[in-house]
Amino acid sequence: MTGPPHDAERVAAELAAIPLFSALGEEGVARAARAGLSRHYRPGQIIFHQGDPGESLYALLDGMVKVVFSTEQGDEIVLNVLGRGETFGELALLDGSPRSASIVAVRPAWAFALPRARLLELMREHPALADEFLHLLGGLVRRLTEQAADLAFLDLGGRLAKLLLHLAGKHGGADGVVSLPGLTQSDLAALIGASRPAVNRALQSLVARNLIAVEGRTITLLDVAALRKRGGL
Amino acid sequence: MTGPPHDAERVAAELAAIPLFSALGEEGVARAARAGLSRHYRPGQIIFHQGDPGESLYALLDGMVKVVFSTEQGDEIVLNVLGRGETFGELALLDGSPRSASIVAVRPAWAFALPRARLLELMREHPALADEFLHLLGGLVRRLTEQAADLAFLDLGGRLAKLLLHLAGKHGGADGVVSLPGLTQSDLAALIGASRPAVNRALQSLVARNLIAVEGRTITLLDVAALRKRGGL
DNA sequence: GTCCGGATGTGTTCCGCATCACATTCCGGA
DNA sequence: TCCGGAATGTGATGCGGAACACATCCGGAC
Repeated sequence: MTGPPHDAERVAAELAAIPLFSALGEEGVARAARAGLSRHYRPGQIIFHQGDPGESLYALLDGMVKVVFSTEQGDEIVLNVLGRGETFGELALLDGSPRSASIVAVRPAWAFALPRARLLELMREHPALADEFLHLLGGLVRRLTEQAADLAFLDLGGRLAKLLLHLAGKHGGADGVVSLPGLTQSDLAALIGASRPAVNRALQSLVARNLIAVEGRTITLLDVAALRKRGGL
Repeated sequence: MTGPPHDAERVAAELAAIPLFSALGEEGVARAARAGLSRHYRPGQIIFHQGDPGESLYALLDGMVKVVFSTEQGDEIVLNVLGRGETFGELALLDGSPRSASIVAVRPAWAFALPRARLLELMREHPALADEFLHLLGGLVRRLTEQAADLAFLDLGGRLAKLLLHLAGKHGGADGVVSLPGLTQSDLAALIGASRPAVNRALQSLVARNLIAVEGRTITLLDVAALRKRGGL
């Protein structure tokens, strides 16, 4: 699983496209790539578990993963879905505390892990990296705040509309086509804090009003303006 | 409003009791106190507005404030209630982005504002301060995550029970007495994303089962174990 | 092709809580 | 002291969505 030496170059090529690491410059990116390890994961595999000790920051070089928060009772909420170029496990760097969520691959994934100590070294030498990291955290806090507000104020249909717009922006094509292999309706339900049957019905309702089209796991946004309105934007 | 020079000593005395600043040592705390300004606010006054440019980190030296997030439609959710020794406005330091929430005094408050540039200077000289700040952010992210999960999984009664336990821990006496002048039932409702009448009825229900006692705005927790169970702990 | 397990589509029932509409009590200011 | 506005307590109604229960459907293993 651990990447052989020549992998470092391929890792560096991917890291260079990620804002957080590109701040390091060409030389720094190469050093970062050598300072960590990359692994491949199959769909359904768990990259790390909620509660595990957290000692690394991860960057998703390719594929897709979901961020899952579970309660002791076994209920699950999906906090986010990450694609190529996004990072996770940031909290490990803030304090040494255990992972607050699990990361599960939803399709074949290639992830790069950089140990806390290595990252801190890099930050000392490249203040721009620290800056980028703080930006990252700012975005994280804002997103979580918005998510809480959405749960409080929007109904299921509104949250679903907003979710589809977000997914289209992050993982979709230019024409509103969102292809989501590996993401089931159960996942969508867990993303907006709803039951799976309710999500199904909400999707049907959007289809009936010609706001979206669904075929298999590909969703096409037909009326972005109406969806934005439905989502309170 | 701006503190006259001799105030810096009183500010320093308060800052020394705050983990974030105590990391600076006696000398550093004194410098920090001189680098910012403190002001007093009356109940209902707004310390800063959501959407304002954010250029300072605040420390609440005394009193109590609420963190309010508003939608364009005018709906409000109270993200947190802060007491003496807590900080707010952290996001201003991460990026230069506008305030993501408003801060409103719920009782007479004394707050200290430290400009971003000053704080960054201090951080450069005192790495321990940066460490503490990252801890702070970690706690913030964790709390927001939990809040989202609670909205998704707990019913109104559960969220209320959990809220009361939290408030008792932060602002209450040792014996489970939580005195909350300035905090109305509407505020409690906005803290858990519920309507005001529903909160009233939920409180009555807890009283009827002898889990709490209410007199005016003082709530006494009578059966902490049962409350914890009700809140899913 | 044949199975089988998981994902998807629907119907039915029921309950929590938002919403509206008041009565009542509390409190600060003139 | 009285007054007025805000904060509380309660009732009645309606609806969204959870929970449960199935009937397909689809895709991969063999």
